Amino acid sequence: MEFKSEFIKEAVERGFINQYTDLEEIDSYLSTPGRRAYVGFDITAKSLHVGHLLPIFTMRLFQKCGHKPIIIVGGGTTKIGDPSFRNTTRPMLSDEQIEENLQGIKACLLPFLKFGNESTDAIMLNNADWLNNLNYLDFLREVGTYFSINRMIGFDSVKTKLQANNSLSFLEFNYMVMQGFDFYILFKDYDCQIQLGGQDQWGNIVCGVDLIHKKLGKTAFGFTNPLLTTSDGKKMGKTANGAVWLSENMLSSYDFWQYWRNVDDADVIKLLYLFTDIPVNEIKKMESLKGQELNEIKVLLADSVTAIVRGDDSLDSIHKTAEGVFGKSGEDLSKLSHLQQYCISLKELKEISIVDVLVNSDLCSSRGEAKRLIRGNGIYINDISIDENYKFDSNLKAGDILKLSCGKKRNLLIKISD
RNA sequence: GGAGGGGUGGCCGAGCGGUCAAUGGCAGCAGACUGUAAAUCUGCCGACGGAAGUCUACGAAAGUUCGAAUCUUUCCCCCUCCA
Repeated sequence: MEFKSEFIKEAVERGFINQYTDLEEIDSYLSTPGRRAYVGFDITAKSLHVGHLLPIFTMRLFQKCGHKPIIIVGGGTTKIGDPSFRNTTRPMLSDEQIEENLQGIKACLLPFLKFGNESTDAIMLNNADWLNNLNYLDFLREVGTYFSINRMIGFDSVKTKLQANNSLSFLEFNYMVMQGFDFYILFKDYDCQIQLGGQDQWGNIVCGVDLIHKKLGKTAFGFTNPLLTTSDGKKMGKTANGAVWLSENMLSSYDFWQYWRNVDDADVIKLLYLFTDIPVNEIKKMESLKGQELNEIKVLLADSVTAIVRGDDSLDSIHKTAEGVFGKSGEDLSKLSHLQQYCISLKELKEISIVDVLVNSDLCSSRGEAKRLIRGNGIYINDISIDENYKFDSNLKAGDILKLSCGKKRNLLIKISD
């Protein structure tokens, strides 16, 4: 299929689009520049994470193609909590927490979108501005009347929850009504005719499209991103240590880079399409790569994504650290600038055991864990596996640096002071 | 409002008076093999302790008992059905 709009053409090629209301109409609508689309983020944390990256990159492309992105932060809807496909109820957040999170999330979006007052500049709106002051009775009469319960309980997002015998509170059940109302406001007051969301948002998006149709007699559009899963079917962006955060305050750039360096072979090409600016035809050429060559491509992926999200200033030093950690031993430890550091005095070091150091530096969460790791040959000092009787070298002096590792990937520099 | 069924470690899920720090699965961690991947195999997987052992933990609290995740009572929460 030939597309008229630059945005839809590239979005389809790169795999940004999953479901849509009517792709041909969206395409022709977007063939005129200056159109608007919105995506909403609930603000349940101080930072967005890798799971949010797909809608963000979609909006980034949208802006590049001459359109105007609108970001809705869910100051209002977060008070309800989206129940879609979830089997646990979201925790309730206080107004203060929501405000704090809101600031963090704004900061996360700055690297991706240009905000401002020009025609294609992104704008950010908070749905609390229109949701907070709703009058219940008026709202029910003006909006509630257009929603059919019969239909709502038929949505997959709701059905899944009901079938799993999880309780769905009336509060949560209203979420899709609120989101539908958002779209209605955006359509009516901001000339925004398109809503984008994750795959799990389809039901909520459709609610808005329906509401606009019923209340205004006009057609709105919606489309979703695919659900981003790793090749083994898990949601992307979760690691043992929690989500992969976009904010540097929550996850260091080195760890962020490592996340991409370590993705599955099977995911590399897909991720290049989604999260880099590398042209489609160049990525196509890489599709046939295998083995070691594909492994090298992960560096390209990690570099590209990190440069966009975190800036490219630190890439050099990240590379040095990574080469130092994963290359041959005997490297200059001072080059490993991205490793976490643990300072300890010479005197103290001689008094305490390696187990204490492991626990005090947070490399291990308990003494038991530290001991088990040592027994299992999982602890190294300067790349040499140690045993239970390990004593720090008595020749150590102030200013020396030791590399302490749990396995190959968790590393720490011990800096010895006077 | 009534009747019934449940709440067990990050998740799922056994156990239904002592042998239970609690079978099993998933997830996780480490080792081997590799390519900082995957798959596979091995070990670990509440805290403290060198160990013996001690403490904390089966929704919450009280109780019965030499002894409770297991029995009793009250409370909280969830689910199903009926009105």
